[in-house]
Amino acid sequence: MTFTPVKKRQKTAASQTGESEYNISQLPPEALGLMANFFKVLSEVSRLQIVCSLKTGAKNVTEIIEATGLGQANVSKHLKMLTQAGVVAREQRGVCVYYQIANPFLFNLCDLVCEALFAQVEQQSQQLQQLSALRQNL
Amino acid sequence: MTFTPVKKRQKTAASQTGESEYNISQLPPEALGLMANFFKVLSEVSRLQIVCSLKTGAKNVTEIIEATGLGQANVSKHLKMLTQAGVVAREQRGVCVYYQIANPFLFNLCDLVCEALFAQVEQQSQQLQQLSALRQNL
DNA sequence: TCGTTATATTACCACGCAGTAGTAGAGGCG
DNA sequence: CGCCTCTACTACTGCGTGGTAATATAACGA
Repeated sequence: MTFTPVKKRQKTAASQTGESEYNISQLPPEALGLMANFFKVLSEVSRLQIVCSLKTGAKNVTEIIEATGLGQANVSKHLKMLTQAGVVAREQRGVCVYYQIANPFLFNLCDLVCEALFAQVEQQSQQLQQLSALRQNL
Repeated sequence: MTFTPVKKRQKTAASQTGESEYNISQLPPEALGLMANFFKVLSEVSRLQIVCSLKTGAKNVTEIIEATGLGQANVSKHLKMLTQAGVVAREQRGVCVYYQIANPFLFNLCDLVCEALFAQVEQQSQQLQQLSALRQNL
């Protein structure tokens, strides 16, 4: 749930080799597997919907179902996956189970991706406009 | 194909203000689809291997095959997907086709995820240690 | 022109997984 | 105690896709 500060950079075997301790270009396959798994969890619209619905704070399953419009069994399955991946945290209160984003860093990450994708789409549409402009001049 | 700008909040420089112009919690489903697709592209170890092999600069397909140890058809398919997603850029030079990362921002993103995941794993292992310590005292 | 190398594409199988209906279990409440 | 709500789990189906062999295409050299 509570993540240790991101920068941390304490002495691990990796940091002794010098340079940035996470050099993607020479990362062991297991580490790539972890990364791939993390991205996979975020690679489904339904799960992103769930994550987004939790941006305003913790919600129980019923509230998530209402917010997303997904089926109950489906939400439960996705929540299990999100929990196992450490993306959301689970907390039982009486009959209800509340979920919340485990690490707010996730929202920064999504914002970053969003901006990059928006810039990309914008650039593509500009290129399309230029293309159609050229076509006009034929 | 042409996407009308999602929020069209004009100020592309809004990223400078720090507060993100894209509020994930109320993003249209199409935008979530774009995000999901972006993450999906990065959710396979093979594709991450390819991306990593390109960290040191552009490579042609043969070099990528050598660097990753993947099959030729497989690499070609993944490269097509990466290209369509705008993650890598394609450039033909004679017989060879060179690929490179389209947006270096990707590496920052991967580094961020890497550090977060590392912190998470570290914390989990600590909890495991505490747990086994408790068990000893039984 | 023929042959060779480099890349892309197709067809195919196998597996994972999203969605769903039905069921199970766990707490509250009367 | 029985009933109800909330959540999790279990098949099950269909679709998407990763890996691979075989084939196609393209560019260069002899």
